[in-house]
Amino acid sequence: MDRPGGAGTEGLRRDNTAAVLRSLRRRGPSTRVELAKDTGLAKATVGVIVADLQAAGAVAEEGSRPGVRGRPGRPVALRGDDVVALGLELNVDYTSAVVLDLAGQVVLSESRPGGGDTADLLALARDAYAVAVGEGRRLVGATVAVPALVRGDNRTIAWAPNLHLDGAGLADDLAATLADLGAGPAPVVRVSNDANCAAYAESHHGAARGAAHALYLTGTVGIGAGIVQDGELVRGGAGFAGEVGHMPLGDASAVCGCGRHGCWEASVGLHAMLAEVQMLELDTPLRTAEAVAERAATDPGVRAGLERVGRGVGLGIAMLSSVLDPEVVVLGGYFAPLGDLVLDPARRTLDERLASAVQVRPELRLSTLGIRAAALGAAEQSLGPVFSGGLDLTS
Amino acid sequence: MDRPGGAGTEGLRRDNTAAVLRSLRRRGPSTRVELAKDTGLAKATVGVIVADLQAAGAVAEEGSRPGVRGRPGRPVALRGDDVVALGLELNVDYTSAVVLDLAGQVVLSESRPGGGDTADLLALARDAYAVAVGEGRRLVGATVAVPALVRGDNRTIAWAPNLHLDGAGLADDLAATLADLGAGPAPVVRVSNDANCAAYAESHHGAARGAAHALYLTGTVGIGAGIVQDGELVRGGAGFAGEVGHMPLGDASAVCGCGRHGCWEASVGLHAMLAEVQMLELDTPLRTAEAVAERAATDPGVRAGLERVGRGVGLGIAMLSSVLDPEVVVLGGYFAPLGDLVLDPARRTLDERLASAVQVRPELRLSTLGIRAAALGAAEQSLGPVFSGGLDLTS
DNA sequence: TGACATTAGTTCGAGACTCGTACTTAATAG
DNA sequence: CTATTAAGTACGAGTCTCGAACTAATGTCA
Repeated sequence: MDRPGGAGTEGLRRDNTAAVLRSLRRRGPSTRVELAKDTGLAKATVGVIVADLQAAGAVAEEGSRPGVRGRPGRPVALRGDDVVALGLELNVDYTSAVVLDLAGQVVLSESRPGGGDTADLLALARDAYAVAVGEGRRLVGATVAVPALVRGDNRTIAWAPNLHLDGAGLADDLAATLADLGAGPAPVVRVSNDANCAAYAESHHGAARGAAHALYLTGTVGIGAGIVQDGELVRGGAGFAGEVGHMPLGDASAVCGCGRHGCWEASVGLHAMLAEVQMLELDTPLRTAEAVAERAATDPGVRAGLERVGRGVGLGIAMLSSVLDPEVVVLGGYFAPLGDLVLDPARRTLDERLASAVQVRPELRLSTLGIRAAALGAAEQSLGPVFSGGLDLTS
Repeated sequence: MDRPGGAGTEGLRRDNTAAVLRSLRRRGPSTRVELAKDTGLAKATVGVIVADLQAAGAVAEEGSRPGVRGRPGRPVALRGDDVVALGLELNVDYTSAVVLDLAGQVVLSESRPGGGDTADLLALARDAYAVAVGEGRRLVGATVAVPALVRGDNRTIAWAPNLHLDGAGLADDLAATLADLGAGPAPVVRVSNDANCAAYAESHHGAARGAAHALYLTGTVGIGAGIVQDGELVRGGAGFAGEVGHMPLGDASAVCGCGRHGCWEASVGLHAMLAEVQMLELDTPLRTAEAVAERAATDPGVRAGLERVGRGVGLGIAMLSSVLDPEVVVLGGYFAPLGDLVLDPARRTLDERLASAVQVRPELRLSTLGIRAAALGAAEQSLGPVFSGGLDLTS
């Protein structure tokens, strides 16, 4: 029980097939010779693997690219028509679904207000399946992003402070729902932390694309982080990694909802921000932040308040950078609508607080995926095994 | 250039051989059937692999264990007589060498005072080679631990604030020295950060053995951390992960050597600790801490000072735990001689500051490896490829 | 004491895979 | 129209894993 790849020669084939798929995802359409060079496999081997993938509907040939001497190569590309993955998000005030195909295209993206209910989530899953999976396609996996602490089994929930959830049943319920719908092989169902999912999405599709070491921060009432190191999520011993909202960091006078003093989110969480700008909360964090941004255009007092919040954000990022040294930090949640109003002071504080003159400041960017980040990352996670050799499309 | 294992069937054999070696390391002497069960390979395959390893001198049969029905199994064990790795540490005030054999035994461990000089290090390497490697043995790799920022190539140094080093040459010089000595295949030479090496050692041999998620803290004049997640070191985008000394955390009045205020090491570094207990620095941090510990037995003022330092330590660990969620935190450097004088207040502070009621406090332990931790971890890192399939002993 | 049950390890042939070489195919250059 | 160049395929050799059958070594029980 040691090697994930599988021991025998067919395990070897799975790994090599996955390598070809990864190469196609990273470099786009490629000829067999290009694939052979990129993967290190022999031309002949790539030929066989591509033929298998073609038969499975995972790749297709494109029109050839002429113009050079010699026989023109026939590029092969990932094909999204047959294989998809489903990502869901169950949050406090909304529910989302994203269907992602093998080629990385978003086939469906839907959010519904009023969340927190498992039945709503399953209904959304059924609808998404009907629209975007249906007959011809194969659903390889589904992942539910939840604002909760998920155990190492990737199925059960250890702690969900804001959600009333029967921690054990969610994955099983979804698996049963999907099994009713589909005829083919049962998809792999998993549960995952929402900040981790969003971080994964940003590092694959969004603002941190291409960065192997990224940090995602989401700001709502609380502050959460998702950590990507070497392309993989850092989860910690019990899944608590990234619970940065209660870092003892802010000024000691600020009282946090947890009862302690000086927590980071007591200085930069949504409520602290609203107190700084002396405005009231609207129905969702995003809409609230949009209203604040609008007011900031005319009100210098609001801008000054956001400046103070931004400095607090920068201080926390300095802290996290000292520990993790990310290349990119992506800010999501309520930070996104505020943009440079918060980012600029954060950058300045960060520059003052870098660990050394040699360390480069991580790039601070705004989330580009918005509310569907978590669901998208969940779908991407479900697609993961296809590219890592955990799932064989050709069998 | 994608799959590290190697593509062909001999790469598969390398992976399976490594799996057998890992199983032997983890579970100790095992019969072929036990190995087959543990690795998932077929009995026949394990038989072939063990025969190859035996021929290479990597494993040997032990006396059989009778007493049960049926033919008694013949346990096979890792054999240290033929394969060793060298770990070196080049520090400011000392130089160390450790030779570790394949069975995990320390064959040689030596420290010499007065460090910082490359020539001294090479001389120590030569001596260690002569004593512990010599004729019959094969040196598979050597790693130098340095208090410096090491680039992603694992050979060159990007920044060494306390050391005068020609950053590029160290690895090459050592490789040349070893090539002169040995006849066999040239060992792989690498350079690595000292805190990372120590963390690796503690998680394999020391106080954090068995923990997949561990954090190592070393306290001297500065504070450094080594982070182990899922058994692997976290290095960050540019190798700066774990540079926690300048986390903006302490009270803002404390001025740090870096010129800023509020750095963690300005509150809990060696000099801050000495100021708290009103004592003077001796020749090395360890000896200084021993003197302080001795004085604490009789002087309540010293105990009170250490109490304050311990609270600062606990606060920083609370911070790091929020981000990384380690199972075990190991304290090394000057903290080790002080023991519970620092650990007890740190534990109390940590209990007060945990992110939630659900999160379990990471275990705080003292380093058991002392000054040779870094060199030992360096040796262990050099042995790594043997167990990960990166190096084939049988060819 | 000796046949039997039980477990460990080996032998052997089948099947799967990768690889290098030689060959075929399809385009451009002159 | 021919030479050249490069992509893709066919094929045989080599390596590997696997399951089944077989041999080996020990305890059990009559």
